[in-house]
This record gives sequence, C-alpha cells and structure tokens, in this order.
Amino acid sequence: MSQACTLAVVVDAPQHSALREALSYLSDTAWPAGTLVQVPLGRRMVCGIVWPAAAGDPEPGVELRPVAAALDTLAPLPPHWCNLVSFAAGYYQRSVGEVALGAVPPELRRLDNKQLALRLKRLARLTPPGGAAPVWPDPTPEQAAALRAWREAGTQPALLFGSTGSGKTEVYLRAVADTLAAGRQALVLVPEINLTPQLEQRFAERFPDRLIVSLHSGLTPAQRLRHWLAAHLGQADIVLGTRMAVFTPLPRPGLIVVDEEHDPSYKSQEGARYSARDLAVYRGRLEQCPVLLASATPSLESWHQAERGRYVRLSMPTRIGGGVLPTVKFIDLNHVPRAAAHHEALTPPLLAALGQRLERGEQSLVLLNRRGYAPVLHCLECGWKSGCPHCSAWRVFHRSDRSLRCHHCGYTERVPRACPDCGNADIRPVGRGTERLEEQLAEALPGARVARIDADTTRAKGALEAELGRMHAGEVDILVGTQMVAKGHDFRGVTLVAVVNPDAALFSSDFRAGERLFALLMQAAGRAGRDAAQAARSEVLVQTWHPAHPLYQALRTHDYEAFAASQLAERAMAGLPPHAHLALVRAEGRTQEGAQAWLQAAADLAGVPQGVTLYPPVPMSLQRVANIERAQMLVEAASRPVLQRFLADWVPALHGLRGDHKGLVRWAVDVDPLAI
DNA sequence: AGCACGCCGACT
DNA sequence: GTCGGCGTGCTC
Repeated sequence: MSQACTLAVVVDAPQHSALREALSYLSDTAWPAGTLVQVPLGRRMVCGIVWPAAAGDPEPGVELRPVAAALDTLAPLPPHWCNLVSFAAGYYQRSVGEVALGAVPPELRRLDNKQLALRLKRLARLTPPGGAAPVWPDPTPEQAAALRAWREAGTQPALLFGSTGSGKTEVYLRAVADTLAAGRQALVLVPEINLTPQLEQRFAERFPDRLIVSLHSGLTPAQRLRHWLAAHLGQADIVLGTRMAVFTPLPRPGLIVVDEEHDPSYKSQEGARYSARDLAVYRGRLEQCPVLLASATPSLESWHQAERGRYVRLSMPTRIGGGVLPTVKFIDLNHVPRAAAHHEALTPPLLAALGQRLERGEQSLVLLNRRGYAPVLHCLECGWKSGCPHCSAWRVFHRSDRSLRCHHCGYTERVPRACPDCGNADIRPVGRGTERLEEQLAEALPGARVARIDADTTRAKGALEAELGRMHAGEVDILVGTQMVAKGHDFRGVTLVAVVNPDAALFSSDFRAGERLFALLMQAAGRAGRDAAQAARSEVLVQTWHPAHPLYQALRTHDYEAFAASQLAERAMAGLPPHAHLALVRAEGRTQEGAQAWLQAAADLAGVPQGVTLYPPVPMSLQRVANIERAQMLVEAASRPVLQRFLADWVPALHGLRGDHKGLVRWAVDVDPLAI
C-alpha cells in the first residue's frame, strides 16, 4: 500500500510528557483535519485527531508509522472546533492533544466505523417530543428593550444584567427562538448539573418541535455520545450543558448563552483549568456568533468589560409582576446577649422571625455554608483537636454516622469516645454545620418540619429532587442548606431567607471572597418573595458582627452597581483582576521544601520581561492534602498579551526541570486562577 | 498518562 | 532458582 502523505495527529498526551505538539504519521489517504483516527503510539493503539497545523518536526531518526484506521464515517470536527481547542490549549498551557481528546466523548474513542454506523442509525430515534403549542408571554417593556438592544448588538458579546426575578430566562428563550428561526443552533451553558433538568423542561415546553440535548458529566457514556453526535451532526437545535459543553462541535452555531455567568463552576479546577465562560466569548468571536452572558451579579471581569464598552450591557432592574425585592435586615450580634451571640446560631430575633413564618404557614430558608455537624472536635482537658493526620485541615464531625471525616482527602474514622491524647471523655464539637443547625432548629421550634439539603443528604440519585419536591409541596417549614439551595431553585412559599453568619468571607485572604459572598446573598435574597403577593412581607435576615460593612450596606439596597464600583476600585488599587492578569504555578511534592525548591528553579529559568512580576514561592493556604505538600508561585502581569507571551516562552521550558527534584509529585499552571 | 525495561528481596 | 517492588524513560 502506498503511503502518500504525512498527517499531523494530536493524541491524548498529558502536559508532563514531552509530546506537546502534533505527531507525524503516514497515511495513504489525506484525511481532512478533524478526522478521528487510530494510531500506534509506543506499544499501544490510541485515538487521535488529524490536526490542521503542521506537526512538529519529528526527532531525527524517528521512523514514521502509518495511521491504523480512520473513523471516516463521522463528519470531521469543524475547523473552528480545532481553532477553539488550539486556542484553549495555548492559553491554558496544556497540550493540544489533551484538550482535543478531552473534548470528545470517551465512548467515541473506542468505536470503529462499524460500531459507529450502528450508533448513527440509532440517532434517528432522537426526535423532538412534540407537545402542546407553546405559550409565549408578552415580554415586559424591559425585556422587549433588552431584546431590541441584543438584536442591534449583532455579534458583540452582551451582558444581560437582570435582578433575580426580572425574567432573564424569558429574554434568552426569545434569543434562542430568533436563532432557531434563522436556521442556527443554540448552545446554552449552565453552571451546575442540578440546574439542567428544570431548564431543559422549560426549553422543551417552548420548543416542542425542536430537538434539545443536554451535555454534562451526569450522563451515561452512551447518552453523552448520543447527545454529542446529535449536536455535531446538526440534528439537535439546542444544546444545554455544563462547562464541558463549551467544546460541543456545532455545524451551524448561532448563539451561545452563559447563564449565571459569574458562577465559579465555569472555571475548571483540574486538568486543563479553562474558563468555559471566557472560552464561550472567544468561541463567539471565532464563529461570528453572538454570546449572551446573564447574571444578577455579574463577575467583575464581565462587568468591567461592559463598563469599557467591550460588551453591550442589557439592564433589567425590575422584578416581574410588580414583585419587590425582599427587605434585607441585619441582626447585629454585638447587640444580642453575649452567650447567645457566641454559642447559638439561633439568636432570639432570628427565632422570632422563623416563628412568625410558622404561624403564617410560610416557609423559611436558613443558609449555612458548612456541612456536617461541627467543623472540629475539641478536648477541653488537653486541647486536642480533630485534625486530619494526612492534611493540614480539621476533620469534620458528622453526627449522622458518628464519623470524623476529612473533606479534603476523605479519611474517615469513627468518633472516639474519649480524647485520643489524654483519655478525657469530655470532647466537644466546636462551631456548627448544617446537621447541627437542623438539630438546633428542631429543638428551638418544636413542631416545625425542618429539612436539610447539602452534599451529604443529596448523595443518592434523585434525593435532591425528592427533597425539593417536598419543599415545593409545602411539606417543609424550614429548609436548612448550604449554597446548593441558594442557586436557581424557585421556592414560591419562602418569605424568609436567613443567613446564619457569613462574616468570614469579609476578611478572607481570597480576594474574590467578597464578590462571591455578595453574589450568594443576592441570589439567596432572590429566593424569597418570588410570589408577588408575598413579596411585600419577604425578608432576608443576616446575622453579623459587622452590619455597617460596605458589602452588607450594598446588599441592603440591592445595589450591585455600587458594590461592583467599590470592588473594582479596590482591585485597581491592589493590582488585582480585572486590572491585572494572574497565573499560578503550583507544585506538589513529598516535602514543602522540595515543592518550593522546584518553583524556585522554575523562577530561575524565567527571563522576566517588563510588565511581569514573579512572586516568591509560598505554601498554599491548604498546605498539605493526603500527605502531599503544596506550594505555589504567583505570576502577575499588566496585560493579558504580556502574560500570555511570557507563559508561552516559559512554561514549555519547565518540562525539562524534573531531574534533581526527586520528591516532586506534579506541577501545573493555572491561568486566570479564581483564588490565589 | 500508559507501558515498557531494569535491577534488588521473599517465595512456589 | 523465579515473581515482583516501583524508579526512569520513551512514545511520530
């Protein structure tokens, strides 16, 4: 057989291997870029993708091997898809192959042409469910204005800034309708899997004769492949998914929506640490299609872009149906009796407010961002605390199964009867989590039906739906939960949202903690009074030692814009994003010194240009996890291009740094990190 | 990452 | 005498 040409092929090689670029293979057919192929790599056969760019020069003396098979019954991945992947790989400093193969359903990698043909045939069974003709409510004047402005914006990204309950979803449902009418596909990103079913439902009602598919990690491998194929082949008109869906190949893209665009879940925290929101914006520019970012509390990055005129801002300040935003009140912990303030989550004013709801038959939501019974156990005799032997963290006391659990490495033991150090029987829980709060509420308000939703109660499949169902059915009076319940769920009967004590975020070393707290509280406030009739007596109660804090004052007046302005001013002063651009280099090793030594060696390799600052290596705030020591080094740059140029020169050189750093386990670069 | 090869301890 | 520990090195 003649081997007519050489092809550039990317394979799934991790960043740590030397294989950063495409490899060269021989082929008798000039398969077009985007074709999936099977190629020999070392002693195994792997899935690769024919790549548009030229391959790196093979090492001299390497004999090229032939492509073993091509999955040519599948339409090649479109050129723009390859461009998006190449960009993401370059921007986030990963190999193209890792990003490319990571963006393809795992199931697809294993199929040959024959198996694929079978799946493609079965695809025909995916059809729109049909159903009653949809009811499109008349847009409010605000929604109509937002849509007009959006249509005029063309392909310029738009930031839909609408308060909770202003009907943002209605706006992007209309935008999707426009897109479908023009014969294009719409991609809608949501931050969490939990939020896909209800949104899918809503889309299905509006577009009964269109095929809607979802893409997220909760699907079975077969479902994921089927949905991905439906999108890639243009059969699906609407793709709804989590961050991974930003890479869905679409033959006729017409709109990308990023719902709750401020949500940190859009930033991947492992592997290639990409931001799906930022990639969505890039993809929009690449494919000349509009991008709609929606939030009641936009990320400061997006808000900044809108302020600079890069994004079109569509504002919708008014709640639909005349609903007003709930009153925000503060319980000043300085003014409640000292013992109550320090030892009880439930102050008299909070209990009174909850009692009032009980009498009126209304529901309450109590938020506490800490699961378990108590974050730590403490021996009153010798001072022992329930530290994790493998991590620099406390193990959390879970009363339900009487366990001490490390939330970082998973190390779990039964709670000791007595102090393991001194044998004293008096060991006590310190602080409180949702379990304890649930218990205290039940004690303080006998007869109240108290329920709890957090990662522990919703582990089982369908458990979250079941609990939400009970809440909606009015079978629960008080729902205790972590931020999980603050997101997206529409609780009609809730007239009180209480936040037990969110002060820690005010003084956190994480520069985004304030932004996150504000978004969480605004979102939580949005849970109350969705029903206009109850809006007037709906309130948010925040227990705090610092009621005068500017963040809380902005919350009181629901004034995101004032909050954003003050935060942006602070960030400018401190040289933080979006006014500066950051990257973190992280190293993990057997010892802290070893991890830092590797970072120092990396720093010594860098030719630091004008506009870039390299800070010294420091231990990470969570210094040790599962007996691995972690350190990091901050890179700060005045602009994105300066940072990108620096990283492009520097990071590839770090691969050759292994040698005399024996204890080093791994290292990685995090571009645009969420926390430093 | 896989998956080799490679050189030193307790077992059929 | 082998089975196997995971150190280090390569993959077009």
